[in-house]
Amino acid sequence: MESYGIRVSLQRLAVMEYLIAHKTHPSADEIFSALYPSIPTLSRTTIYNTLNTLAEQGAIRALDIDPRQLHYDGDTVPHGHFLCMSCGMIEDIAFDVPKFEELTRNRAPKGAAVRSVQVTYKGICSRCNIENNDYRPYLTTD
Amino acid sequence: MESYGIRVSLQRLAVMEYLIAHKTHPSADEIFSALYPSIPTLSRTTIYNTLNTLAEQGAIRALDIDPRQLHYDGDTVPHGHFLCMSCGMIEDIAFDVPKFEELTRNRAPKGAAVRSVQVTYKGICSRCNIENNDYRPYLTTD
DNA sequence: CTTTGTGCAAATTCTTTGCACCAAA
DNA sequence: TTTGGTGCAAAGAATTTGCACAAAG
Repeated sequence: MESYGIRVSLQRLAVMEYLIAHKTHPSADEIFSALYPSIPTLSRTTIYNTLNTLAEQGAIRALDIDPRQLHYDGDTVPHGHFLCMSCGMIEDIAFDVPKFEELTRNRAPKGAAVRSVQVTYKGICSRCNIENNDYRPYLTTD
Repeated sequence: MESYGIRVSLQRLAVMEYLIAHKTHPSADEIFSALYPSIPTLSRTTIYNTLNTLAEQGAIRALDIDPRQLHYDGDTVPHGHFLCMSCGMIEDIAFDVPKFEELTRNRAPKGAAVRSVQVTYKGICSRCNIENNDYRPYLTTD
């Protein structure tokens, strides 16, 4: 983590490790709730600080996929995401990276410096499709 | 608008027309501020209600591109968006739709019903790149 | 008259800020 | 001994909810 020019701390390590170990694209609050039992002095502010710092340094990615809250991804290799509008689950989508680069290259406005590209699918996952004929949706809008 | 199974009202028409006339991908508040002078009884609640209703019916698109607030797009033809992290401007990105469809087809998790795909670029637009060597960023995280 | 839309006020929720205290370099 | 991290309490901002009234079918 020093390689990103920021100090290592117990809290930052825990957040980073959590994101690497859990491929669930958690929100700040989910990370807080998961870590709090083992770090009882932990505060939500530190989780927000840490996630912002790590994302600014490019160590993790912040996902704008859910209008309710940000989700975070410890995997910085380019890939897309699927959000289930019924249960809120987020799943990775693998891309053919060269094809994707070809599609996206030179697409940004002239002269713009692109820092990131996100590809987001929304819909109903197979589990919700089958089980939940009458669900209260996590999101009503796509 | 009746074709979407919802009633037409002065307020809904005004929102719909505003989104068709302005390709700036405004937020709820920007729409409210723009319409309020000509509809002095207008409330923000109605703007939110209307945007949610129109988006649920598929008449407009809600864009998850900005973690600070939702933006709305009256253009429902598939295309991507670029957000400038310095000034917050959102611009359309045209795609080669067949290529895009080929890239995205069958990419969602097995059995999932996809309702929408969003492609989002973030970076610094040409204007900010030149003018603002020392800006206070609209977003710090991509 | 029954269903649906509007708009006020209040509530909710996610996230940031100000600040004091601590810890590492 | 200065720079940077943590965490509490409070603030801020976007959006939703409860409810009463109005309007359309």
